This record gives sequence, structure tokens and C-alpha cells, in this order.
Amino acid sequence: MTADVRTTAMAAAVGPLPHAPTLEEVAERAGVSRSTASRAINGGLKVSPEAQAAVDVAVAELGYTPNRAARTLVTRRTDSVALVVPEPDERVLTDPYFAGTLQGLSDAFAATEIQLVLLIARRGEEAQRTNRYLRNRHVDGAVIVSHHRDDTLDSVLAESRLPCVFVGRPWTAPRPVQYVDVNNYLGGRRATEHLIAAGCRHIGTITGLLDMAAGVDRLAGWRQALQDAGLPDDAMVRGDFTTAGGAAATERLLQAHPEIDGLFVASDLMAAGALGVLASHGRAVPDDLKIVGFDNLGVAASTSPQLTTMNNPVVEMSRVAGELLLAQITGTATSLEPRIFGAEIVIRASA
Amino acid sequence: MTADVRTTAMAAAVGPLPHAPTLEEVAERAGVSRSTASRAINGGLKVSPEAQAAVDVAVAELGYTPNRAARTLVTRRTDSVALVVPEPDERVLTDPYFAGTLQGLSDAFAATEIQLVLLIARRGEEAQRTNRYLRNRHVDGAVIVSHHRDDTLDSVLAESRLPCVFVGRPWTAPRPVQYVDVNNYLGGRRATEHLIAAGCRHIGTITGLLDMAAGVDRLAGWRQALQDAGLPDDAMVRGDFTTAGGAAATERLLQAHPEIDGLFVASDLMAAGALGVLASHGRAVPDDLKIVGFDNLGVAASTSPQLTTMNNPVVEMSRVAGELLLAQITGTATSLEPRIFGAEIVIRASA
DNA sequence: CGCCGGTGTGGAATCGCTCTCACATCCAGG
DNA sequence: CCTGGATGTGAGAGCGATTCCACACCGGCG
Repeated sequence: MTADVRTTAMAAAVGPLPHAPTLEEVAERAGVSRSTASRAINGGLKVSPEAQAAVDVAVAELGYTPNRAARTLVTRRTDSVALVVPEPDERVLTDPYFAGTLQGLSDAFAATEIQLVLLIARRGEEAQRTNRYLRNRHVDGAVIVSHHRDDTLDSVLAESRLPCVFVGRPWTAPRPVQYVDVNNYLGGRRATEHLIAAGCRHIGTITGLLDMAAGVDRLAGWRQALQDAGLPDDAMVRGDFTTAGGAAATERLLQAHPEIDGLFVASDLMAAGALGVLASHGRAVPDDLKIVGFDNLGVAASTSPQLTTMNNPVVEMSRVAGELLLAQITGTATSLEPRIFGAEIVIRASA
Repeated sequence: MTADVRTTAMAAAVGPLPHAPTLEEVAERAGVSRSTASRAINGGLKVSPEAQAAVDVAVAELGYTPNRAARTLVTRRTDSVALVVPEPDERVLTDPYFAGTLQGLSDAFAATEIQLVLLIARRGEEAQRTNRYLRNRHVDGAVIVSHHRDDTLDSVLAESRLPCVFVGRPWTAPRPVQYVDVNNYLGGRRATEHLIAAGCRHIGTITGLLDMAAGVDRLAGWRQALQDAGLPDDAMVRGDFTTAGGAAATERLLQAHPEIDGLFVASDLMAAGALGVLASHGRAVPDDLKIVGFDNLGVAASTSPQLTTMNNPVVEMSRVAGELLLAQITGTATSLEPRIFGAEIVIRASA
């Protein structure tokens, strides 16, 4: 009967959609019950070798994949996690940092059945939709990237107790929340120390966004290094992590502090912008002025001169974030400690 | 970071999870049957005003959201669409083109309940998982970006008849498949014509990947413009759409054709790489050599000199792609015609 | 007054899966 | 020979929604 139905369906070239095989059909073909088929497919505990083999064959022949909705309905697992991006704008999406996150997470989940749902959380009305989506557990967990000061996500996540991991230290951490991050403070300090060791005595900085931990911490590291060395720490201008922002900031910095001979820029994207401006001002890098950037995500190697920069292992960090989330979801997490990565300097031509 | 952070975390994890309200509970609270409650929630056809009001109140009070899995099981709609990226590597993810796609799609679906599932389709074994995922209709439709020549996706999509729209013309189009794209051929031609009009007589090109339609078409446009003008069309080197690839290609081009005074580069990313190399070779842009790029996605405005380039309205195109897909899914699509956008030139400093 | 069509309602059957539980089978040990 | 545990199996009860269908009710028309 089943065979007849199928061939009929095949024959009709246009109308009916190819109907996805069900567990029932697999079971019938394998000559076992639905229960046994289900067991064979999910780990095969308490299944005889013969039954297992028969089911395997049937699955392969029919191209069977479990219906996710049906499975979710009973197990209450969705086998999907959200990647939450609290900003819709170009800034985040075009940043290689975001691309790295995507790649790392994709690596982490490659071996699992887990799908990545992209949640781009706009402000206002639509933020509510995102919140509801998370709160009602339409995903098993969430990875949050680029967490600003004013986001309401934190409370939503707390009250729903959804497993989650932040990529980059969240601004507020009243409740213990797990995150992965590079040591931004130490990175800023080391970068600046490198400039000092290279002979710079007037070292400026272009900061990142100061409503993000990465921006604040890198700035703090720069300041500490200068204070430790007894050098002035007043040549500071704000940037926004973008190339254009970096260029604009550089103009302002040169105006206010023409004496600088060293520059720590809180991201390579901004450093690339800075290089263009410096060139047009006739300041040679690294001879007149040395630059150290931050991130080392591809941009640094394609500027001229190539950038000396701090390594920011985003792909690796995000992969770890994915694994930590997985551990939380499966309940095998032993602690919610953050995982901090070191920031090594990568020396190229600019300093 | 401190010891008691963890204990607090574990303490917070204890206790019953907030149980999501069901339709049953809504119905009971509203004093109606499950059927009526369901009808009231889904459009409210054939529901009396009183019943509707009672259900609305109950929904609000309980904070009810329909269980997606249960709904999907019966309606066979998943309310999610896949964004398929047939390459896992850095190249695609870091390209601003991809970021633009994300943003456009996110716009298109912002007003709907539809979620975006990111499908990063690796090669080999894992590609099979992706194919199965699509074939078994775990999503209502798919948007495919960056479609190469050797992908097996096409046949999978064809046989499953899954609604889909390509962003960028797919390499193979034996069956009628809908896509959105910029007119790459015309773009390449206009860019080159602009260089000719500016007085260039030896115009080279750095191509994109030649296993993608965008690469081939832009090249064809460049060639046609030169042939029409009776100029030589032999100064062609292959690039790969990346900054580093653009830089390398430029080196090769200068080696083989030092006489060039104009250059059409098939993407701004590659053009940025080219600018660096040209600067280090002492070739002034635009005085010694004029450059026109392609894409105008932010990079073009942050190089120095700023790039003259062809506008590639990716965000807009992807938004349209999302809308076309929506139309296919709801069955309101009137045709599967591709939608082609014009490529306007944006004149800045490089040509 | 009887009948008809339209409206609103609730009962009940699904959708495809997991998982509990009862049962059959088999072998070891008393 | 009987008992007990271990092992594999299948029947069947849900999971939480949608939707078909039968039915009650009501106003209007012949």
C-alpha cells in the first residue's frame, strides 16, 4: 500500500510535494515497531544489532530525517541556539569581529544537530519580540555579541534562566553570567608598552566605543602603561570602532596633539582609517609616528604599511563560547567562570 | 571571577522553570473552548466579539505565546527561512556584501514572525546535512548567497521544490529559479567607459572569482567596452574578491602590463588592496592611473584616495529577495522573474 | 409555521515523535 | 524446576497546537 501511494506520487510530476518520510515508514520498512526505530535512531540503547542494522538501512534508503517540530514538542529541546546581535546597524554586521564570531560558532556546532538562529534585536517595539522569543524558550540557549550599556536583554535572560554566553564582557554583570573575552586591559597596556620600548614619548590613543567593555578596558590599559612610565596620558580621542570613525578621530587628534609620535588605536579598522589620514598629512609610518592596532582579523595584514597589532582570537573565543553554551544546555557545565584569552602582540611594519 | 560568583550561579539555577502557558490554559481562563481560543488568536474569523475580547485578555494576562513546535507540526509551516552560505571560510563572512545581505533580509522579515536560520554549508560530509535539512523542509524557504559553479544545492532545491531566491545570479539556471542581482555586465561596461572618457587608453582589470556570475559578468562588461572603443583588452588578471587577493593581483598586473593607465577592479575590497600596492610602487592615483571599483559598501569611502565605484545595492536587493521569498511561500507570487538592479557609478577621487 | 442559510461553538481527530510501561524471552543460580 | 534479573520489543499515551465536522441557534422568507 505504501509502495503504491509513493509511486503514484512520483508519477504525478507536478502537483504533490515530495512527502518527507516519517518514523512510521522507517519502522515499517525495517520490520520493527516505531518504538524500536526511534531507539535505534537515538543512540541505539537496548536495541539488538539486527534491528539496528535494519533501521539504519531503512533510514538511508528513505533519506529519513526526524521531524524537528515533532521531536521538539515532546523533548522540549529545540536543537537550536540564538545568536543575538543587539544592533541592526551596519557597524556590527560589517565588523570582521562579527564575522569571526559567526565562524567560531559555526565551528562549535558543526558536529552537532544544532542550528544557529540569527536574532537581530532592533530597539523599541521589535526588541519585545526578541525578548518574548527568548523568554518562551524557542531556542535552547543564546550567544550574545556586542552588549552595550543600555540593553534590556540582561534582565530577560536572567528571569528566563535561558542558558547563555556572552562574547565580549557584558557591560553589566550583576548576576553571574558566563562570557568569553580577550584581556583587553592587558592588551592595551602591552600595545602601549611596545610603543614606549620603541622610543615613543608622546603616545596618543583612539578609543573604541566607551559604552562597551572592550572600549573602556583598552583605554584603561593604555593609560596605566603611560602612568607607569611617567609619560603624559592626555592625547585621547574617542572613536567608534569603524574605519570612518577612526579617520575622523585621527584628524581631531592631530589637531589637538600634533606632537604625538606614537598611537594606540583600539581596533584595526580604525587604524586603517588613521593610516589614510596620516598619509595625507605627510606623516610617515613608522618613521615619524608608530602605530599599534587591535584585533588582527585580516585587516591588519592588508594595510600599507602592515599593522603591528594585538591578536584578538575571536574565532577561537567564539568556538569556546559555543562549547560552554553546549555544556550549560546539556547540564554538564561545571562552572560559569568567564574564559579570558591573552592578547599577544603581532609585530609587523607599523611599530 | 570571585569564588562566590559560582555558588550564586548554581543557586540561581535551582528551582522550577517558569512553565510556558498553553492554549488550554488560555481557553479555560477565557471561558471558551480550545478551538475558539485558537480561532481568536489566529485572525479571529467566526469568533464573537465577546469571545474575542475574553481571549485577548487571557492571552495578555498569561503572557501566552503559541508553542512553535506544536503549531509547525500541524500547519507544516515552520515560520523560519534559511540563509544559506555555501562557504564556511572567512572570505564570504567578512565580505561587506554578506553583511549587507544580512541587513536586507533582516529588514524584510522584521515585520513578520519569520526567523532567520543561518546555514553555513561546508563541503563534503556536512553538505549532506545541509541538503537533508533543506530537503526535509525544516524551513519554509531559503535565500542562497554566493552560489558557485560546483554546488549541489541547485538539484536539491529543484527536487524538493522549496521556495527559494538567490542573491546574485546562480551559476546554473536550467530550471527557472528566482534571483535578485545587480546588472554586473552593464556595471563593468559603464565603469570601463568612465575610464575611457577620462582619457585612459590602456585599461586593465582585476577580475573577481570566475566561478561566480558576478566575476564573469563584470569581466565581460569590461571587455565589451574596450572592444567597442577599439582598445586592447589583454591586461586582465584574476582576483578573488578579497583585499589580499587584490593586492597580489595588482603586483602581477603591474609586472605584466606596466603601461596601464586605467584599472577596473571587480570589487572595492580588491581595489583597496590595489591602492596599497600602487602607492608602494609610486604610482599616483588618479594622476598616473585611474581606478574604478565595484560595490560601494562602505570600503570605497574609507580608502585614500576615496574610490570611484559602481553602486551595488545589496541591502535593497536582499530586502527585495526576502519579499519575493515571502510571496513564494504565501503563494502570492505572480512570477518567478529575476529582479535586476541597475549599477550606477559613484564618482569620488580615484577616477 | 416550516425550512434554509449563515454564524458561532465545542468535540475530537490529527500532526510525528519520544518514552513509559507491560510483556516476552533467555540464561544463571538456587 | 522454579525464580529473578537482564534484555529487547511493541502498544499506547501524551506533547500543544490546528482544523474538520456536527450541532445549536437565530433571523428571514415563502
